[in-house]
Amino acid sequence: MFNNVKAVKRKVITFDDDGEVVSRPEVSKLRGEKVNRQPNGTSSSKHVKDSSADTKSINKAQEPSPTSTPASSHSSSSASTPSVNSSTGLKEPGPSTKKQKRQLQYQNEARPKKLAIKEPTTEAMVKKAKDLRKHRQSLPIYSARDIIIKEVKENACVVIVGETGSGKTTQIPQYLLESGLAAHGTISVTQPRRVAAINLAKRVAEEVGTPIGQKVGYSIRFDDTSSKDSLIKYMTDGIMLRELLSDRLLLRYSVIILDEAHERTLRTDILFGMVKSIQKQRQEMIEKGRKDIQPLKIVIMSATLDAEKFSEYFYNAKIMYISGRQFPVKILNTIEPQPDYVDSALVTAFQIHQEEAPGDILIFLTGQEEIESLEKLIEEYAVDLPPSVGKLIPCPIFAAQDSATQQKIFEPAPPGTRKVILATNIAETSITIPNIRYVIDTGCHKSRGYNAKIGIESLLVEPVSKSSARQRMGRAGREAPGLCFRLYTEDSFDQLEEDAIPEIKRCNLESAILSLKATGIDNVTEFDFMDRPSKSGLLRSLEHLYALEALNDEGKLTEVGTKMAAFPVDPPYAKVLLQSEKMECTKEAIEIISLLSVDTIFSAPSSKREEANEARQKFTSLDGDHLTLLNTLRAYESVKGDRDWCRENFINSRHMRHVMDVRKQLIQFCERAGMDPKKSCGHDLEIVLKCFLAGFFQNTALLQPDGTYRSILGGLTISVHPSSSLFGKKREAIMYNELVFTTKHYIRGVSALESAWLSQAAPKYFGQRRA
DNA sequence: GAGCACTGC
Repeated sequence: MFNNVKAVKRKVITFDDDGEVVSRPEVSKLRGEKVNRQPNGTSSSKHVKDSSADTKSINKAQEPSPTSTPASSHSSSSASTPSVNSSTGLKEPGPSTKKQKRQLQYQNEARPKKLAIKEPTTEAMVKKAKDLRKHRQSLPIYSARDIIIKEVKENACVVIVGETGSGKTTQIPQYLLESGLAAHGTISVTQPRRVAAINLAKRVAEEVGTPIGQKVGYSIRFDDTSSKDSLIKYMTDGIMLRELLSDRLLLRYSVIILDEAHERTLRTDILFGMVKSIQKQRQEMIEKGRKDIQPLKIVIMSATLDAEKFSEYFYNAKIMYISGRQFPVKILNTIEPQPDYVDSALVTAFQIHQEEAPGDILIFLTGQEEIESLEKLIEEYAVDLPPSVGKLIPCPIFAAQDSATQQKIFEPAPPGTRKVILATNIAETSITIPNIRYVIDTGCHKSRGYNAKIGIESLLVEPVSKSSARQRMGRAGREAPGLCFRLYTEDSFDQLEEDAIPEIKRCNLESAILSLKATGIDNVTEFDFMDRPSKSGLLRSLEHLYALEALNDEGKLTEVGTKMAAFPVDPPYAKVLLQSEKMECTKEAIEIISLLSVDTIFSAPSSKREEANEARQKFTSLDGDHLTLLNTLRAYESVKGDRDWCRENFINSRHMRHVMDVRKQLIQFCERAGMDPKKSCGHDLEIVLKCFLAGFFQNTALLQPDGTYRSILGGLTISVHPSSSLFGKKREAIMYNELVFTTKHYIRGVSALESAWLSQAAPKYFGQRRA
């Protein structure tokens, strides 16, 4: 069915419900067809320009979906206009200086003004809460209030499905509070993301009418506003897992609400099993006559309709459906598959810009590279829009940006212009951008994978799931009716998986297993997983934990393992911390681990890559990334974290502040473990690298005669990532923190070592092999 | 020889 793909010279982008069938693997095959997109976008621009003599038509057909309304205001403006390109006036880009100036102008025009925040008085808060009561009563969920309370009171577990905008996450905890369910313990609401926990708590505190941290609080890493008096507590799932280590029956809670259950993150999946077992244990204790124990209520909240699985897992719990408040979004699929979806997104964005009513455009892409290349293309073409048509302003957003750049997407477009947001998955759940009326969905994302058999992580472009595609579509209908342009056929949509594979089935499980063991669950293979991870994945993780001496021959947690589980870092790093006490370099170990806890402290906008690389030279250590990071931290401290210094040196100050938070926390944890966090090795930094080998001796490679590196255990040919300070350098032996397959097996966090160190670090593995 | 989506303690 793909034979004709190459023949599809996409001169016209036609949206309809009639198209080629694209099955899952073939989407990536299609995608894999290399389109040589040069940095300045010339190859693609030419392509579009060439096509400008043809007709492009948007043939708007409606997907028979519950979200689309026949009477949508868009239907009239639709099928008739087959005329985009001639009016687009697409031309070859002008001189780049001109364009930079224009771009700069925009940046200067719209700087956000900081609002002065006044601390409200309690009186004012009570009044605000009264005003909010009306709003609360107007929410769709309000009519279900009494039945929700009744069900939760009568049942141990309840599953609630609520569409976006139903208000379930803010209202249900309050209903349960008002009904007296917090009398014997706090109502906890877990979230997969920190910002959500904060914002929800703030909102609900306002509605309840008390300052944050009193009746309503939140608890996330580095920031706990909850108090003993908190009746409702929003928290990240990671915090809940931490609390389990010290309170195995979660006795301070009367109700646990697991929100966003459909996302199936590793941590919520672990929590499912944990709370289910805790509920049972508490019930058994009550039945044995323990008067001091209260029963635990479990509420699962999900946004996807398919909640049967949750219900089955929680003893066939009743499912309640709450409708949401979303505007209709009309879906338009392409008739033909789009081999180069970046180019198709470009054309579609201009079609929308010239034909459709005001409202911003959101384009979902897979990564920084795609985003930046499309940004350039849009800038080039937008220059040549006829004066009658307003400007089209590209706004990139992805996780690796510094926060000042990220904030820019929230600035409203100047009058008469239209923003086009170029986003990764970050805009699917993590960030809600206002004023979006149009979504362009490429149908792809980058997805972390894990091959348990060989223990290698990957990061590859894959088709999204149906629920992901629906989630993306929904982003167009938050404030008004919208349009969603899918750059794939309706048939290919039909062939997408219903839901993404739960994270627990495609990730490294070491950390999760160590947590389970530390909370007293010894037999992890028998743990009540909602979705069972593969046997080989479990075995591999158990083996690695054994190699790190966290488990003994019987698979039981050792003393070392118990200590490791206490640290809020992945097991190999925890091992490094423990080792650092013996090697007297705890200060340096804490610092380097903190630095490695963010993606990267170096910011590298592709436009200024050369400058950024040059700035980095100042900190570069010949021994590799670990000591380079340490040098950078020293320099950062010597200027007291000055923001301007960060900018000049291409250091991401947001990430750097996070590093400082982690360091502070690790210092506390080390003190708690009876270690001296100030113990330093001074200038003898070689010892730090040896210390890291205690956790990463399995991640080592030797230089081959042909100049490549080969991993010592596994014999894999691996490449040093270009962001590493050892990129292009040839050293006898190296150690790395991370290996991810993308286009190659790339390693990151790389340092040089002497092969003689290996037998000292792990005699069991290297003792005989090389002396 | 050239590049990492997202989230959490």
